[in-house]
Amino acid sequence: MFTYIEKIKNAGMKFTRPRKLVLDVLKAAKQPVSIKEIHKRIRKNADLASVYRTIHLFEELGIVREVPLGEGYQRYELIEEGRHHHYILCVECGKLEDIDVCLLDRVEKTTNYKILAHSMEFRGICHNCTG
Amino acid sequence: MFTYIEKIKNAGMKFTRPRKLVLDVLKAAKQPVSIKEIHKRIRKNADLASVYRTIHLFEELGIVREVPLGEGYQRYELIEEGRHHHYILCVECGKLEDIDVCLLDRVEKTTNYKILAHSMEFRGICHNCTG
DNA sequence: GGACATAATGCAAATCATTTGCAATTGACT
DNA sequence: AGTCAATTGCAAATGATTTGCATTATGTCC
Repeated sequence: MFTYIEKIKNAGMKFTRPRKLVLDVLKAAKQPVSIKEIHKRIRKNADLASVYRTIHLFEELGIVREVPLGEGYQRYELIEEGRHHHYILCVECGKLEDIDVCLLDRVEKTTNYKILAHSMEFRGICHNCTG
Repeated sequence: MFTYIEKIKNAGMKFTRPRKLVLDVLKAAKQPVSIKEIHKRIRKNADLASVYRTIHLFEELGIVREVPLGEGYQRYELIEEGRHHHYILCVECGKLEDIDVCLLDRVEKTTNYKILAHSMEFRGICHNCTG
């Protein structure tokens, strides 16, 4: 398999400073991050527009996936080899937990689609906040 | 159970012309519709801002749910008694199909969250468009 | 290592979805 | 029909995202 950098170069694109910075933030992030988050962490070293452009490129190259948590903006996470996440967000305290469920294979088989992306995210109130 | 109109009135809210129009569009829709779609269908009879306000009210009252299809805006559909949908969208031809899978119960049990909303939508390329 | 060609950047302005303030209107109730 | 608060329409504000374009920087070739 290819490294993230190889994916970029194989596509005939340059591995530029903003792209490296965004990739570093994504690698360091423990959770899906928003564009604003990413930009905040690299402040004056890359323009907001470049963060958007970079994330879109990364999506096309299969480096990153969208995580729609219904917050009014998107979050993104690196796609790891043979592994991906789904989340449950507590709307009270903002806690984000990983849940270990996925129906991707089943849906791909039954629908006969070539599936490019999927979302399976949950919003609710966690045990602490319900109490 | 309550009708949609009862839900509105029980909440102490008025069943106004714009609210009736939006409800009618949702009832007539065979698929989740965007705010823009809804507004287009009721043109001069209700303002765009009212459509937004109505949809938000309907969400709070449990009349409508968000369907995030990764199109850059939201779509909405009526919540039917004891039944809900998940979709797969073909990004080539725009076809939207209902898929019969859901993990809601399982996730609610294993996470111990009170789940308020969830998404489980797929994007891909359908058999026709794959060639 | 330097020069070249072109992809990519930064910046500012544009666009698109959504929200909000407020005066005018309209349902619900008597 | 009359009252009154809730709701609307309109226009302006906001926030996220995109775009045009002159400038800059990367990868390549020598």
